[in-house]
Amino acid sequence: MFQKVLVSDDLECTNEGVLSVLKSLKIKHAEHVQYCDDACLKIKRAQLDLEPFDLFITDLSFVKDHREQKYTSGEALIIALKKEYPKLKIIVYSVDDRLQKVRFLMNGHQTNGYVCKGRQGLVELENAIQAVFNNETYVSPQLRQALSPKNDQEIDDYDILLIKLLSNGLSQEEISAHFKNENRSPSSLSSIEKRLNKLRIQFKANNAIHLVAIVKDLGLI
Amino acid sequence: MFQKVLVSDDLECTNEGVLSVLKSLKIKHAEHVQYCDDACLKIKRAQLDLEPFDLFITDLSFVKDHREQKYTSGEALIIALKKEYPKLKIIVYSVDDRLQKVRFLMNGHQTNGYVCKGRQGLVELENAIQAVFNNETYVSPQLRQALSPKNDQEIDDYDILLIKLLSNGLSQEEISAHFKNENRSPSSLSSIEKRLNKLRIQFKANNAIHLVAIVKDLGLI
DNA sequence: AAAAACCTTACGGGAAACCGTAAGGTTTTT
DNA sequence: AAAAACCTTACGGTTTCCCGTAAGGTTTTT
Repeated sequence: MFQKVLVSDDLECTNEGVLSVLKSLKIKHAEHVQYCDDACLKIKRAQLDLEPFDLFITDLSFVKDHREQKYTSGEALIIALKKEYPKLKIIVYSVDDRLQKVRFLMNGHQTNGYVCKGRQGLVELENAIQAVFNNETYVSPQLRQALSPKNDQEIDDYDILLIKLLSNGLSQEEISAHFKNENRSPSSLSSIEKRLNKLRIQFKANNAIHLVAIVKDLGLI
Repeated sequence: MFQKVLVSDDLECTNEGVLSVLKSLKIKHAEHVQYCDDACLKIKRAQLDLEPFDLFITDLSFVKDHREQKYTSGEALIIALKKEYPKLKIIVYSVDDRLQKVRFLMNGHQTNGYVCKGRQGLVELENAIQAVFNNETYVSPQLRQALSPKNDQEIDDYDILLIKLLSNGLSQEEISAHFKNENRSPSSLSSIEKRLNKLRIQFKANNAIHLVAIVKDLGLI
Protein backbone atom coordinates (compact mmCIF):
# COMPACT_ATOMS: atom_id res chain seq x y z
CA MET A 1 0.00 0.00 0.00
CA PHE A 2 1.00 3.63 -0.35
CA GLN A 3 3.52 4.84 2.17
CA LYS A 4 3.26 8.60 2.05
CA VAL A 5 0.08 10.49 1.28
CA LEU A 6 -0.88 14.15 1.19
CA VAL A 7 -4.47 15.33 1.62
CA SER A 8 -5.63 18.79 0.60
CA ASP A 9 -9.06 20.25 1.27
CA ASP A 10 -9.99 23.66 2.55
CA LEU A 11 -12.55 22.20 4.94
CA GLU A 12 -10.93 20.81 8.03
CA CYS A 13 -13.78 18.38 8.62
CA THR A 14 -13.29 16.79 5.22
CA ASN A 15 -9.59 16.36 5.87
CA GLU A 16 -10.48 14.57 9.08
CA GLY A 17 -12.71 12.17 7.23
CA VAL A 18 -10.11 11.38 4.59
CA LEU A 19 -7.41 10.88 7.19
CA SER A 20 -9.60 8.37 9.00
CA VAL A 21 -9.82 6.35 5.79
CA LEU A 22 -6.06 6.43 5.40
CA LYS A 23 -5.69 5.26 8.94
CA SER A 24 -8.01 2.32 8.33
CA LEU A 25 -5.84 1.42 5.34
CA LYS A 26 -2.84 1.40 7.64
CA ILE A 27 -1.08 4.17 5.81
CA LYS A 28 1.47 5.43 8.26
CA HIS A 29 2.63 8.70 6.85
CA ALA A 30 -0.26 11.03 5.99
CA GLU A 31 -0.20 14.81 6.03
CA HIS A 32 -2.87 17.35 5.27
CA VAL A 33 -3.10 20.98 4.21
CA GLN A 34 -5.87 23.51 3.63
CA TYR A 35 -4.38 25.48 0.76
CA CYS A 36 -3.28 24.44 -2.71
CA ASP A 37 -0.06 26.40 -2.42
CA ASP A 38 0.83 24.56 0.78
CA ALA A 39 0.19 21.27 -0.98
CA CYS A 40 2.45 22.31 -3.83
CA LEU A 41 5.24 23.34 -1.49
CA LYS A 42 5.07 20.14 0.51
CA ILE A 43 5.16 18.00 -2.62
CA LYS A 44 8.14 19.87 -4.05
CA ARG A 45 9.98 19.79 -0.77
CA ALA A 46 9.45 16.05 -0.38
CA GLN A 47 10.65 15.50 -3.91
CA LEU A 48 13.85 17.43 -3.22
CA ASP A 49 14.40 15.47 -0.04
CA LEU A 50 14.07 12.28 -2.11
CA GLU A 51 11.15 11.25 0.05
CA PRO A 52 8.35 12.01 -2.40
CA PHE A 53 4.67 11.53 -1.77
CA ASP A 54 3.14 8.44 -3.40
CA LEU A 55 -0.35 9.82 -3.52
CA PHE A 56 -2.05 13.19 -3.47
CA ILE A 57 -5.73 13.45 -2.63
CA THR A 58 -7.25 16.85 -3.29
CA ASP A 59 -10.48 18.76 -3.43
CA LEU A 60 -11.12 21.00 -6.43
CA SER A 61 -12.71 24.12 -5.03
CA PHE A 62 -10.95 26.16 -2.40
CA VAL A 63 -12.66 29.14 -0.91
CA LYS A 64 -10.61 32.30 -1.20
CA ASP A 65 -9.63 34.08 1.95
CA HIS A 66 -7.10 36.68 3.00
CA ARG A 67 -4.11 34.54 1.99
CA GLU A 68 -2.89 35.32 -1.50
CA GLN A 69 -2.56 32.08 -3.48
CA LYS A 70 -0.77 31.07 -6.65
CA TYR A 71 -3.06 28.10 -7.21
CA THR A 72 -6.65 28.94 -6.41
CA SER A 73 -8.16 25.61 -7.42
CA GLY A 74 -7.27 21.97 -7.20
CA GLU A 75 -7.64 21.80 -10.95
CA ALA A 76 -4.86 24.27 -11.63
CA LEU A 77 -2.59 22.55 -9.16
CA ILE A 78 -3.22 19.11 -10.65
CA ILE A 79 -2.35 20.32 -14.13
CA ALA A 80 0.89 21.84 -12.87
CA LEU A 81 1.84 18.82 -10.79
CA LYS A 82 1.11 16.28 -13.51
CA LYS A 83 3.38 18.25 -15.80
CA GLU A 84 6.26 18.30 -13.36
CA TYR A 85 5.78 14.92 -11.67
CA PRO A 86 3.92 12.65 -14.07
CA LYS A 87 4.44 9.68 -11.78
CA LEU A 88 2.70 11.22 -8.78
CA LYS A 89 -0.69 9.57 -8.32
CA ILE A 90 -3.53 11.99 -7.85
CA ILE A 91 -7.09 11.37 -6.71
CA VAL A 92 -9.72 14.08 -6.81
CA TYR A 93 -12.21 14.11 -3.96
CA SER A 94 -14.85 16.69 -4.71
CA VAL A 95 -18.56 17.43 -4.53
CA ASP A 96 -18.33 18.60 -8.10
CA ASP A 97 -20.07 15.98 -10.22
CA ARG A 98 -19.96 17.79 -13.53
CA LEU A 99 -19.18 15.35 -16.28
CA GLN A 100 -17.18 17.98 -18.14
CA LYS A 101 -14.84 18.33 -15.18
CA VAL A 102 -14.37 14.59 -14.82
CA ARG A 103 -13.63 14.11 -18.48
CA PHE A 104 -11.25 17.04 -18.52
CA LEU A 105 -9.20 15.83 -15.57
CA MET A 106 -9.25 12.11 -16.25
CA ASN A 107 -8.82 12.05 -20.00
CA GLY A 108 -7.15 15.37 -20.50
CA HIS A 109 -4.74 15.36 -17.60
CA GLN A 110 -4.18 11.80 -16.52
CA THR A 111 -5.62 12.19 -13.08
CA ASN A 112 -5.74 8.74 -11.52
CA GLY A 113 -9.02 8.86 -9.68
CA TYR A 114 -12.12 10.97 -9.26
CA VAL A 115 -14.32 10.37 -6.25
CA CYS A 116 -17.51 12.26 -5.69
CA LYS A 117 -18.19 13.35 -2.16
CA GLY A 118 -21.51 11.89 -1.18
CA ARG A 119 -23.10 9.48 1.24
CA GLN A 120 -20.86 6.68 0.01
CA GLY A 121 -17.92 9.02 -0.56
CA LEU A 122 -15.54 7.58 1.98
CA VAL A 123 -16.19 3.99 0.89
CA GLU A 124 -15.58 4.95 -2.71
CA LEU A 125 -12.46 6.81 -1.73
CA GLU A 126 -11.12 3.69 -0.13
CA ASN A 127 -11.80 1.71 -3.31
CA ALA A 128 -10.19 4.44 -5.36
CA ILE A 129 -7.02 4.36 -3.29
CA GLN A 130 -6.84 0.61 -3.68
CA ALA A 131 -7.42 0.80 -7.43
CA VAL A 132 -4.90 3.55 -7.99
CA PHE A 133 -2.36 1.63 -5.96
CA ASN A 134 -2.88 -1.23 -8.43
CA ASN A 135 -2.14 1.17 -11.26
CA GLU A 136 -5.76 1.34 -12.31
CA THR A 137 -7.92 4.41 -12.52
CA TYR A 138 -11.07 4.89 -10.48
CA VAL A 139 -14.13 7.00 -11.03
CA SER A 140 -17.22 7.09 -8.82
CA PRO A 141 -19.99 4.91 -10.26
CA GLN A 142 -22.38 7.79 -10.87
CA LEU A 143 -19.73 9.48 -13.02
CA ARG A 144 -18.59 6.55 -15.11
CA GLN A 145 -20.80 7.60 -17.98
CA ALA A 146 -18.72 10.74 -18.25
CA LEU A 147 -15.88 8.72 -19.68
CA SER A 148 -17.85 6.61 -22.10
CA PRO A 149 -17.08 8.22 -25.45
CA LYS A 150 -20.71 8.17 -26.57
CA ASN A 151 -21.78 10.81 -24.16
CA ASP A 152 -20.12 13.65 -25.95
CA GLN A 153 -22.86 16.05 -25.01
CA GLU A 154 -22.16 17.82 -28.30
CA ILE A 155 -21.65 21.06 -26.49
CA ASP A 156 -18.26 22.61 -27.01
CA ASP A 157 -16.13 25.48 -25.77
CA TYR A 158 -17.65 27.87 -28.24
CA ASP A 159 -21.09 27.20 -26.85
CA ILE A 160 -19.91 27.68 -23.31
CA LEU A 161 -18.17 30.93 -24.16
CA LEU A 162 -21.22 32.15 -26.00
CA ILE A 163 -23.50 31.54 -23.05
CA LYS A 164 -20.97 33.00 -20.68
CA LEU A 165 -20.84 36.24 -22.65
CA LEU A 166 -24.62 36.32 -22.68
CA SER A 167 -24.67 35.90 -18.93
CA ASN A 168 -22.22 38.77 -18.65
CA GLY A 169 -24.83 41.03 -20.15
CA LEU A 170 -23.62 41.35 -23.73
CA SER A 171 -26.25 41.61 -26.43
CA GLN A 172 -26.02 39.24 -29.36
CA GLU A 173 -24.76 42.06 -31.49
CA GLU A 174 -22.05 42.88 -28.98
CA ILE A 175 -21.04 39.25 -28.90
CA SER A 176 -20.79 39.27 -32.66
CA ALA A 177 -18.52 42.31 -32.53
CA HIS A 178 -16.49 40.70 -29.77
CA PHE A 179 -15.93 37.55 -31.82
CA LYS A 180 -15.00 39.53 -34.92
CA ASN A 181 -12.50 41.39 -32.78
CA GLU A 182 -10.88 38.19 -31.65
CA ASN A 183 -11.04 36.59 -35.07
CA ARG A 184 -13.14 33.81 -33.72
CA SER A 185 -15.49 32.15 -36.12
CA PRO A 186 -18.42 32.06 -36.55
CA SER A 187 -18.94 35.66 -35.62
CA SER A 188 -21.92 36.89 -37.55
CA LEU A 189 -25.05 37.87 -35.70
CA SER A 190 -26.94 35.32 -37.73
CA SER A 191 -24.65 32.47 -36.76
CA ILE A 192 -24.87 33.44 -33.13
CA GLU A 193 -28.62 33.43 -33.34
CA LYS A 194 -28.50 29.99 -34.95
CA ARG A 195 -26.20 28.59 -32.35
CA LEU A 196 -28.31 29.94 -29.52
CA ASN A 197 -31.38 28.47 -31.13
CA LYS A 198 -29.70 25.07 -31.21
CA LEU A 199 -28.74 25.40 -27.55
CA ARG A 200 -32.24 26.50 -26.57
CA ILE A 201 -33.65 23.38 -28.19
CA GLN A 202 -30.98 21.17 -26.68
CA PHE A 203 -31.63 22.43 -23.16
CA LYS A 204 -35.38 22.81 -23.66
CA ALA A 205 -35.20 26.51 -22.83
CA ASN A 206 -37.96 28.94 -23.71
CA ASN A 207 -35.65 31.86 -24.32
CA ALA A 208 -32.14 33.14 -23.72
CA ILE A 209 -32.80 33.99 -20.07
CA HIS A 210 -34.05 30.51 -19.43
CA LEU A 211 -31.07 29.04 -21.23
CA VAL A 212 -28.59 30.94 -19.09
CA ALA A 213 -30.44 29.94 -15.93
CA ILE A 214 -30.44 26.26 -16.89
CA VAL A 215 -26.80 26.20 -17.88
CA LYS A 216 -25.83 28.00 -14.70
CA ASP A 217 -27.73 25.45 -12.66
CA LEU A 218 -25.91 22.66 -14.45
CA GLY A 219 -22.68 24.37 -13.51
CA LEU A 220 -21.44 24.53 -17.07
CA ILE A 221 -20.62 28.21 -16.72
CA MET B 1 -22.74 21.32 28.57
CA PHE B 2 -25.26 19.54 26.36
CA GLN B 3 -25.81 15.92 27.18
CA LYS B 4 -27.41 14.46 24.10
CA VAL B 5 -26.71 15.68 20.59
CA LEU B 6 -27.82 14.57 17.13
CA VAL B 7 -25.80 15.34 14.01
CA SER B 8 -27.27 15.12 10.53
CA ASP B 9 -25.34 15.51 7.29
CA ASP B 10 -25.49 13.42 4.16
CA LEU B 11 -21.70 13.37 3.87
CA GLU B 12 -20.17 10.86 6.21
CA CYS B 13 -16.88 12.73 6.35
CA THR B 14 -18.60 15.86 7.63
CA ASN B 15 -20.36 13.88 10.33
CA GLU B 16 -16.99 12.56 11.41
CA GLY B 17 -15.63 16.07 11.71
CA VAL B 18 -18.56 17.31 13.76
CA LEU B 19 -18.45 14.30 16.07
CA SER B 20 -14.78 14.98 16.76
CA VAL B 21 -15.73 18.45 17.95
CA LEU B 22 -18.41 17.03 20.21
CA LYS B 23 -15.90 14.63 21.62
CA SER B 24 -13.47 17.44 22.40
CA LEU B 25 -16.33 19.18 24.23
CA LYS B 26 -16.78 16.05 26.31
CA ILE B 27 -20.28 15.46 25.12
CA LYS B 28 -20.96 11.86 25.92
CA HIS B 29 -24.04 10.98 24.00
CA ALA B 30 -23.80 11.93 20.32
CA GLU B 31 -25.52 10.21 17.42
CA HIS B 32 -25.46 10.88 13.73
CA VAL B 33 -27.61 10.21 10.67
CA GLN B 34 -27.36 10.81 6.94
CA TYR B 35 -30.99 11.49 6.13
CA CYS B 36 -33.39 14.15 7.37
CA ASP B 37 -36.14 11.61 7.89
CA ASP B 38 -33.88 9.53 10.11
CA ALA B 39 -33.07 12.63 12.12
CA CYS B 40 -36.75 13.35 12.52
CA LEU B 41 -37.54 9.84 13.66
CA LYS B 42 -34.73 9.77 16.17
CA ILE B 43 -35.78 13.08 17.66
CA LYS B 44 -39.42 12.03 17.96
CA ARG B 45 -38.50 8.67 19.42
CA ALA B 46 -36.22 10.27 22.01
CA GLN B 47 -38.94 12.70 22.94
CA LEU B 48 -41.43 9.88 23.49
CA ASP B 49 -38.90 8.02 25.61
CA LEU B 50 -38.53 11.16 27.70
CA GLU B 51 -34.87 11.28 26.85
CA PRO B 52 -34.96 14.11 24.34
CA PHE B 53 -32.00 15.50 22.44
CA ASP B 54 -30.67 18.81 23.74
CA LEU B 55 -29.14 19.89 20.48
CA PHE B 56 -29.57 19.13 16.81
CA ILE B 57 -26.81 20.03 14.36
CA THR B 58 -27.80 19.74 10.72
CA ASP B 59 -26.69 20.46 7.20
CA LEU B 60 -29.17 22.11 4.84
CA SER B 61 -28.70 20.35 1.52
CA PHE B 62 -29.10 16.62 1.25
CA VAL B 63 -28.43 14.90 -2.03
CA LYS B 64 -31.34 12.81 -3.23
CA ASP B 65 -30.80 9.14 -3.74
CA HIS B 66 -32.93 6.03 -4.08
CA ARG B 67 -34.50 6.42 -0.63
CA GLU B 68 -37.80 8.23 -0.73
CA GLN B 69 -37.80 11.05 1.83
CA LYS B 70 -40.46 13.14 3.51
CA TYR B 71 -38.01 15.92 4.33
CA THR B 72 -35.61 16.57 1.49
CA SER B 73 -33.77 19.49 3.05
CA GLY B 74 -32.54 20.54 6.45
CA GLU B 75 -34.58 23.67 6.07
CA ALA B 76 -37.89 21.85 5.84
CA LEU B 77 -37.01 19.69 8.79
CA ILE B 78 -35.97 22.63 10.93
CA ILE B 79 -39.26 24.40 10.29
CA ALA B 80 -41.21 21.30 11.24
CA LEU B 81 -39.15 20.59 14.33
CA LYS B 82 -39.24 24.14 15.64
CA LYS B 83 -43.01 24.02 15.35
CA GLU B 84 -43.33 20.81 17.32
CA TYR B 85 -40.45 21.20 19.76
CA PRO B 86 -39.75 24.90 20.18
CA LYS B 87 -37.32 24.18 22.97
CA LEU B 88 -35.02 21.97 20.92
CA LYS B 89 -31.82 23.87 20.12
CA ILE B 90 -30.81 23.72 16.48
CA ILE B 91 -27.55 24.72 14.83
CA VAL B 92 -27.18 24.80 11.06
CA TYR B 93 -23.82 23.70 9.70
CA SER B 94 -23.78 24.34 5.99
CA VAL B 95 -21.65 25.57 3.11
CA ASP B 96 -24.57 27.70 2.10
CA ASP B 97 -23.61 31.30 2.84
CA ARG B 98 -26.58 33.02 1.30
CA LEU B 99 -27.69 35.88 3.49
CA GLN B 100 -31.33 35.32 2.67
CA LYS B 101 -31.11 31.78 3.99
CA VAL B 102 -29.48 32.90 7.18
CA ARG B 103 -32.01 35.62 7.76
CA PHE B 104 -34.88 33.29 6.97
CA LEU B 105 -33.79 30.60 9.41
CA MET B 106 -32.49 32.77 12.22
CA ASN B 107 -35.10 35.52 12.27
CA GLY B 108 -37.96 33.68 10.67
CA HIS B 109 -37.68 30.34 12.41
CA GLN B 110 -35.77 30.84 15.60
CA THR B 111 -32.86 28.63 14.66
CA ASN B 112 -30.23 28.99 17.37
CA GLY B 113 -27.05 28.99 15.34
CA TYR B 114 -25.78 29.16 11.79
CA VAL B 115 -22.23 28.07 11.11
CA CYS B 116 -20.71 28.25 7.68
CA LYS B 117 -18.54 25.33 6.67
CA GLY B 118 -15.17 26.70 5.79
CA ARG B 119 -11.55 26.58 6.85
CA GLN B 120 -12.50 27.75 10.34
CA GLY B 121 -15.76 25.85 10.32
CA LEU B 122 -15.04 23.45 13.12
CA VAL B 123 -13.69 26.15 15.39
CA GLU B 124 -16.75 28.25 14.77
CA LEU B 125 -18.98 25.29 15.36
CA GLU B 126 -17.42 24.81 18.75
CA ASN B 127 -18.06 28.45 19.60
CA ALA B 128 -21.60 28.11 18.35
CA ILE B 129 -22.31 25.11 20.56
CA GLN B 130 -20.95 27.00 23.54
CA ALA B 131 -23.02 30.07 22.75
CA VAL B 132 -26.22 28.16 22.16
CA PHE B 133 -25.70 26.29 25.41
CA ASN B 134 -25.62 29.70 27.12
CA ASN B 135 -28.95 30.50 25.48
CA GLU B 136 -27.37 32.87 23.02
CA THR B 137 -27.52 32.66 19.26
CA TYR B 138 -24.46 32.28 17.09
CA VAL B 139 -23.82 33.17 13.47
CA SER B 140 -20.51 32.81 11.63
CA PRO B 141 -18.66 36.12 11.48
CA GLN B 142 -18.83 36.42 7.71
CA LEU B 143 -22.62 36.15 7.91
CA ARG B 144 -23.29 38.55 10.76
CA GLN B 145 -24.18 41.35 8.37
CA ALA B 146 -27.11 39.23 7.22
CA LEU B 147 -28.87 39.93 10.47
CA SER B 148 -28.13 43.61 10.82
CA PRO B 149 -31.39 45.27 9.94
CA LYS B 150 -29.71 47.96 7.85
CA ASN B 151 -28.70 45.55 5.19
CA ASP B 152 -32.19 45.05 3.96
CA GLN B 153 -31.04 45.31 0.40
CA GLU B 154 -34.47 46.72 -0.33
CA ILE B 155 -35.20 43.69 -2.38
CA ASP B 156 -38.31 41.84 -1.33
CA ASP B 157 -40.10 38.58 -1.99
CA TYR B 158 -41.91 40.02 -4.96
CA ASP B 159 -38.61 40.86 -6.61
CA ILE B 160 -37.23 37.42 -5.93
CA LEU B 161 -40.32 35.73 -7.29
CA LEU B 162 -40.26 37.94 -10.35
CA ILE B 163 -36.68 37.06 -11.18
CA LYS B 164 -37.31 33.42 -10.43
CA LEU B 165 -40.17 33.31 -12.90
CA LEU B 166 -37.97 35.03 -15.45
CA SER B 167 -35.28 32.44 -14.90
CA ASN B 168 -37.87 29.74 -15.41
CA GLY B 169 -38.35 30.97 -18.93
CA LEU B 170 -41.57 32.97 -18.62
CA SER B 171 -41.90 36.08 -20.73
CA GLN B 172 -42.85 39.30 -19.01
CA GLU B 173 -46.30 39.00 -20.50
CA GLU B 174 -46.67 35.48 -19.12
CA ILE B 175 -45.54 36.69 -15.73
CA SER B 176 -48.16 39.41 -15.86
CA ALA B 177 -50.84 36.82 -16.65
CA HIS B 178 -49.53 34.61 -13.88
CA PHE B 179 -49.73 37.38 -11.31
CA LYS B 180 -53.22 38.36 -12.41
CA ASN B 181 -54.20 34.73 -11.99
CA GLU B 182 -52.95 34.67 -8.43
CA ASN B 183 -54.34 38.08 -7.61
CA ARG B 184 -50.90 39.31 -6.82
CA SER B 185 -50.29 43.00 -7.31
CA PRO B 186 -48.78 44.68 -9.22
CA SER B 187 -49.52 42.52 -12.18
CA SER B 188 -49.58 44.76 -15.21
CA LEU B 189 -46.94 44.32 -17.86
CA SER B 190 -45.95 47.91 -17.35
CA SER B 191 -45.36 47.48 -13.65
CA ILE B 192 -43.32 44.39 -14.25
CA GLU B 193 -41.18 46.27 -16.73
CA LYS B 194 -40.74 49.04 -14.19
CA ARG B 195 -39.76 46.69 -11.42
CA LEU B 196 -37.28 44.89 -13.61
CA ASN B 197 -35.80 48.20 -14.65
CA LYS B 198 -35.31 49.11 -11.00
CA LEU B 199 -33.65 45.78 -10.34
CA ARG B 200 -31.41 46.12 -13.37
CA ILE B 201 -30.18 49.46 -12.09
CA GLN B 202 -29.80 48.15 -8.55
CA PHE B 203 -27.68 45.22 -9.65
CA LYS B 204 -25.92 47.10 -12.43
CA ALA B 205 -27.18 44.66 -15.03
CA ASN B 206 -27.22 45.41 -18.73
CA ASN B 207 -30.35 43.42 -19.46
CA ALA B 208 -32.63 40.75 -18.05
CA ILE B 209 -30.24 37.90 -18.85
CA HIS B 210 -27.47 39.67 -17.01
CA LEU B 211 -29.77 40.35 -14.09
CA VAL B 212 -30.72 36.71 -13.73
CA ALA B 213 -27.08 35.66 -13.95
CA ILE B 214 -26.04 38.13 -11.25
CA VAL B 215 -28.85 37.25 -8.90
CA LYS B 216 -28.18 33.56 -9.37
CA ASP B 217 -24.52 34.10 -8.55
CA LEU B 218 -25.51 35.94 -5.40
CA GLY B 219 -27.61 32.95 -4.49
CA LEU B 220 -30.77 35.00 -4.09
CA ILE B 221 -32.71 32.59 -6.26
C1' DA C 1 -14.06 16.02 -59.89
C1' DA C 2 -18.91 16.14 -59.13
C1' DA C 3 -22.41 15.65 -55.63
C1' DA C 4 -23.95 15.94 -51.21
C1' DA C 5 -23.88 17.58 -46.72
C1' DC C 6 -22.74 21.08 -43.82
C1' DC C 7 -21.42 25.72 -42.17
C1' DT C 8 -21.53 30.70 -42.33
C1' DT C 9 -23.68 34.78 -43.49
C1' DA C 10 -27.42 38.07 -45.01
C1' DC C 11 -31.98 39.70 -44.84
C1' DG C 12 -36.84 40.46 -43.47
C1' DG C 13 -40.88 40.02 -40.62
C1' DG C 14 -43.00 39.39 -36.23
C1' DA C 15 -42.51 39.09 -31.08
C1' DA C 16 -40.65 40.52 -26.90
C1' DA C 17 -37.98 43.62 -24.29
C1' DC C 18 -36.72 48.31 -23.24
C1' DC C 19 -37.68 53.21 -22.26
C1' DG C 20 -40.09 57.50 -21.61
C1' DT C 21 -44.35 59.90 -20.74
C1' DA C 22 -48.75 60.48 -18.79
C1' DA C 23 -53.12 59.53 -16.41
C1' DG C 24 -55.59 57.83 -12.44
C1' DG C 25 -55.45 55.81 -7.90
C1' DT C 26 -53.64 55.18 -3.05
C1' DT C 27 -51.08 56.43 0.91
C1' DT C 28 -48.57 59.76 3.64
C1' DT C 29 -47.65 64.37 5.05
C1' DT C 30 -48.96 68.76 6.55
C1' DA D 1 -59.17 68.01 4.02
C1' DA D 2 -55.82 69.53 0.81
C1' DA D 3 -51.23 68.71 -0.87
C1' DA D 4 -47.57 65.94 -1.81
C1' DA D 5 -45.46 61.73 -2.69
C1' DC D 6 -45.91 57.38 -4.35
C1' DC D 7 -47.75 53.32 -6.86
C1' DT D 8 -50.07 51.11 -10.69
C1' DT D 9 -51.42 51.04 -15.22
C1' DA D 10 -51.71 52.37 -20.21
C1' DC D 11 -49.59 53.55 -24.48
C1' DG D 12 -46.27 54.58 -28.23
C1' DG D 13 -41.69 54.30 -30.09
C1' DT D 14 -37.13 52.10 -30.44
C1' DT D 15 -34.10 48.27 -29.88
C1' DT D 16 -33.12 43.58 -29.39
C1' DC D 17 -34.45 38.91 -29.87
C1' DC D 18 -36.53 35.11 -32.38
C1' DC D 19 -37.35 32.48 -36.59
C1' DG D 20 -37.59 31.28 -41.37
C1' DT D 21 -35.63 31.50 -45.95
C1' DA D 22 -31.97 31.80 -49.09
C1' DA D 23 -27.35 32.46 -51.06
C1' DG D 24 -22.50 31.48 -51.03
C1' DG D 25 -18.68 28.94 -49.09
C1' DT D 26 -16.28 24.77 -47.11
C1' DT D 27 -15.74 19.99 -46.09
C1' DT D 28 -16.96 15.18 -46.81
C1' DT D 29 -18.71 11.55 -49.62
C1' DT D 30 -19.05 9.04 -53.71
